Amino acid sequence: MESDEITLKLKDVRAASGLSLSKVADLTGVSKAMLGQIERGESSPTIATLWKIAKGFQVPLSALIGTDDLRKPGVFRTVTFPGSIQVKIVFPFDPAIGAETFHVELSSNQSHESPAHAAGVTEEVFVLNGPLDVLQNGEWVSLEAGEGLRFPADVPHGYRAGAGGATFLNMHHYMQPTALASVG
Amino acid sequence: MESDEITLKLKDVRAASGLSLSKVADLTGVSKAMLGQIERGESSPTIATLWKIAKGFQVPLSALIGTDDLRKPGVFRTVTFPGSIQVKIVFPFDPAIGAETFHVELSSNQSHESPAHAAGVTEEVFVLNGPLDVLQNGEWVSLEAGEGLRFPADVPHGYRAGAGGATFLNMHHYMQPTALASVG
DNA sequence: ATCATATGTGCGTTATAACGTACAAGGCAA
DNA sequence: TTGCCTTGTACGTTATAACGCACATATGAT
Repeated sequence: MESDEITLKLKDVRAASGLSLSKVADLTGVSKAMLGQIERGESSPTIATLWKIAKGFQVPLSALIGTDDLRKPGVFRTVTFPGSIQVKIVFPFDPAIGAETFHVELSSNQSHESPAHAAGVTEEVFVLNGPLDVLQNGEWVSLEAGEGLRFPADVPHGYRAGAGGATFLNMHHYMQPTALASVG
Repeated sequence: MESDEITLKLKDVRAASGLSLSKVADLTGVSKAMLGQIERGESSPTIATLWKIAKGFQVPLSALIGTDDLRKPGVFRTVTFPGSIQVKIVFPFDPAIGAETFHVELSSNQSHESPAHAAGVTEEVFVLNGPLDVLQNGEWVSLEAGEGLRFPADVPHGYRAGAGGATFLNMHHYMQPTALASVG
């Protein structure tokens, strides 16, 4: 059976927590025997059990599951764009994961408007130095440093810095047009 | 036990694909009886079974699991392992773009090792406060604040902070949900 | 040293996930 | 209508997930 291509990260998570099997058993309601078997791959838990564990640890379920089967190289580059605003490429576009990340710096009171991108593009903004105002759907949202915002980018949007300027990361996620359109 | 607030989205995914239970059974290697039971909540599948289904559909495993507590834009949810690393969710996993972002904080000289995730996950690290050492394939790479590293996460890797601690963003990219259209 | 507590693993039983087959309902063709 | 194929569900059996308990080692205290 190739079902062993799943790697559950329970062992890692528990190691990070420093808790014993008994503690985790008490915390999650899953017997420590089962927890041990899961950790050493002798048992494939049901999602109900996994869910109990995730709830006990208060981690998202995805934190326990090692997923998927695609592999990618990837080297970090930095390129500086000349222009009105300063944009650096942090992570170049990779078609396999459909994502790219920019590092954007706005000087004092500078703003930058973007027309709507193609449908299926999701943008994420993580503010490094704020505050930063983000225009989304005709509405300005103010973000402090350390805050993030995710929004569909197929509507006009823009960014505006305060008096102290602003720096933020800007991730673009390109969705495959075929997939899962009707889900959610 | 109401610990089952999990909603499996298999029904939605299959509806989106337009495939019958028999076709899916043939495609995934899971009996259509079981698939039916899973869809109407009469059975809690093991992750091995869920994995077969995910592979058959070629969607990330998380696309089949509705955890509901996701999707809050711009919200930080803090997950702290006692005495260990501090992890905040910046952008929760979104099946449509197959990505999630964490905010990780390491205290002074603290390190965190991760065994290999399953293949298919690409990790990106963007250092907010450095320096940060990243272990990738037995090799420590030192990153300063503002630097980034992208690497496949299916090899053992880890993070190590210096004396001043470290803070970084950690993005996980899962494979694109490509293939629903091509199964038909 | 001995006792005590806590670690993780092995064993036997029960609950249930997963299977294959059989079945009833809904098209579609001739 | 009568086949014939497809849909999804119900039944009976097997495989195994999950349980509680007991065991062997380990760490700590007296």
